[in-house]
Amino acid sequence: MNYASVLVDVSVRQTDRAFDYAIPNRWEDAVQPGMRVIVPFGPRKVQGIVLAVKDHTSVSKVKEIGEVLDVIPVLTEELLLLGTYLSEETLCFLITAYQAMLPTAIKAVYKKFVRLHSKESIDYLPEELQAIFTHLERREWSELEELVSKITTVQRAIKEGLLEVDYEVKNKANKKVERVATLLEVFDHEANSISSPQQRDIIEFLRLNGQTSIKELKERLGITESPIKTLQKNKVINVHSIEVYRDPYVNKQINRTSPLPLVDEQKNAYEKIATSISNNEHKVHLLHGVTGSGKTEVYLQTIQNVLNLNKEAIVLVPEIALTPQIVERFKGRFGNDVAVLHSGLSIGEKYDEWRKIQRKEVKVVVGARSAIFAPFENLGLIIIDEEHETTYKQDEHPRYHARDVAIWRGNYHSCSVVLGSATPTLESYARAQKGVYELETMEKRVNQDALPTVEVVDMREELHRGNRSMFSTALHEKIEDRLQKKEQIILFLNRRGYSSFVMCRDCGFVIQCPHCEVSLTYHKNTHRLKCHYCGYEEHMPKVCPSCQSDYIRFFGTGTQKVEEAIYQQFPEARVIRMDNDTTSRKGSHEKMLKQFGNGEADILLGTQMIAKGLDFPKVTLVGVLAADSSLHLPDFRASERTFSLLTQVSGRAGRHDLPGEVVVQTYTPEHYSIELAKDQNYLDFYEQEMKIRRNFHYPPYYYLVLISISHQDLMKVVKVSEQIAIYLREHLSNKSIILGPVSSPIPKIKDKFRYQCVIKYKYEPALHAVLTKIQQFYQEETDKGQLQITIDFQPTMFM
DNA sequence: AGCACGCCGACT
DNA sequence: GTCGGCGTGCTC
Repeated sequence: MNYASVLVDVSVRQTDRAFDYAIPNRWEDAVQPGMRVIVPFGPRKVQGIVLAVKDHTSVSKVKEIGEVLDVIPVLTEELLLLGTYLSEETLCFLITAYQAMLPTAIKAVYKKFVRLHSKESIDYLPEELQAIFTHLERREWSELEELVSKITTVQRAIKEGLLEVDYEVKNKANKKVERVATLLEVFDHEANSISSPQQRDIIEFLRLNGQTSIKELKERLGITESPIKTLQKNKVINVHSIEVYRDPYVNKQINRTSPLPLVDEQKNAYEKIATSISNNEHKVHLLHGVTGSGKTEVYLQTIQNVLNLNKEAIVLVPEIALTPQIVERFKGRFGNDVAVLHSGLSIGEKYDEWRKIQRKEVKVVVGARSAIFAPFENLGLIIIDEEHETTYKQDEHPRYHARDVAIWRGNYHSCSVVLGSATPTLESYARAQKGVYELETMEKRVNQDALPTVEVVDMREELHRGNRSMFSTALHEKIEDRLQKKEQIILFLNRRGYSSFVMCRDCGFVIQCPHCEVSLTYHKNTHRLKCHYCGYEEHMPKVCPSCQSDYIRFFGTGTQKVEEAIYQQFPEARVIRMDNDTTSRKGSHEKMLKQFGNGEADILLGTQMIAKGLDFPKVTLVGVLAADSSLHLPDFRASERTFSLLTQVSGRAGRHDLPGEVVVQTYTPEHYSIELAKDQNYLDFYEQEMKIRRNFHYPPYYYLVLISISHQDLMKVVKVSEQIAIYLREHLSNKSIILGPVSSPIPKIKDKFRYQCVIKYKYEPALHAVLTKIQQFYQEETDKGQLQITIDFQPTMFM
């Protein structure tokens, strides 16, 4: 095995294939598929992944591998295979698929350096460069670009051989190391022969506690590094570096829990899954359980079952639901067998959690979408909680859905996949009804709690009665009641499409982003207008830019505005507001929830992020301020989202001994997704929505592909979009439906016009080939960066 | 993606 | 005659 096929870390079509390299003798047996290597690639060095090793090559001029970065492959055989599946299914480059599986920490960072060829060459350099290279013989390229008036002088010096270029490939983050001291055995009993009291303390401490970090020694004994150095010099102790994990949960006391008794429905579901597990079957179980039906306990016991068989489990939880509460439930049951992966961790912390998985030090992973790639090799179970959540679909390349990956891996390992939700996607429920998935239903709440009563308030009537505030009379009264009883309240504002835009009351002019054609959002604290798509900002104008009227005001409701209204109408209430503004700092999310849980506030006000997984015993009232704000999005899933959101939010109330109440404010109370969410009537909603989906040829009756085309020139976009639509109509079967081209719901982002085509199909074997053709046809133009064509299979967003 | 090579117009 | 602009094509 003298050669390796290497996939280089350059994500463009032309390098989307393996390149052969010779393996130097010293690494002949060390290089294995799935390892990272550094290879010379053209004039530079790049990171690559070994796809295969072989004893021959058809390439005549092979170069040698420069460096082997791993001892254990970072990608298992399974993940290497999964990558090819992903790249074929989502039409992405193979390297992009692999990158999605690896922690950011081991992503390569490239640096280019210029250094003096030899000491003498400095005399021949132009004066400007002499000054630069006198003090430092090696400079980073980017640094030089700023120091030098013209970069060509550097390039010339390189050509003349006075300067040389070299490249560095590094990781984004490294293993964290710590220096530790150990007592050398010979001196274990000779402590008395040492006169220095500090040194004797150190020896005594090490004898009692064994290997200790230098940092801890200094803290505990109140000493400096000097006596440690002396002991080291005298060969009494040994100091060396060991790898340590950055453990974000290290200082947290988590109490261990034991399995809770299961009620009938839970037991039923548990046993059905257990049967699949003991039979080593690859089955997909759809666990349809109302909020509060105890799905998590079923997960926990099922995982225990899998651990008893010495296998591993992956649990996916949506990012916003990955709260400390949830993490603690898993850590409480499985202790140090759990690794947690979510976006709140630093790059280094994520890497450490990932290493625990790779080194088989944990058996359970709880994490967001990308945790589906956890490098377990003996998988026994994959759970996807809140299966309906759209965050499981990645909205950049590779555009995969974690559910599809889960099913692929489940099939590979011949293990079960559990999809859990109170409001499953229609796709999943339809599959369960067809018998493709196994359906387990849990209709009752665990502790026999009734579902909260839901009152739907018609805001149009409120307006007719002269109530112009954002709280209906009913909600206002109930808030006062809870405040008085010292019970807690959650107010939920579905913010998207409901942000505060600025409009002129005289002429109706709405201020929009000059680059994106969306309304700008007013931010009160900075008194500025901001675009939520590209970040463009401007000052709030004093007069209308269109008619110069000074009756220009902001409209709509943001959480800030609601907060103010609360302070006005309920001055005594203590409010915690959670939205992107207040939770952007690391750990603040957690802190706020903790405060609320401790009863330090009466009202928790927030956006989507408070809808999930939270469980506060003292919350007895949940208010949904504008239920229909998500109903009018240009998206065929708007009803499903609204139903699901309302159901989730309602589930937050009265999960314990106090009865819960929900008030839903809406301008369209007659809409079926609001009416049916009131009774948490999923089945009727499913039937009703399925009819619509069938009539309009939407999923689950049809599959979808969204093709988005964007370019700065409107004419170009229109022309390309039309060409694509024509090509599709010519080359796909006439049973498929091609929509468009039409302008996207957001017609312009960052000065680029956006058009889209949608393909609806049931069976289209040539689809991937046809789409690849389209990609290749426009490749030249897309490579140059002006034209952009993205292809999204089973899209979740139509923006 | 980077980088070299190469072919044209604009200057010393 | 050379410098430097960018289009073209390759990287084991």
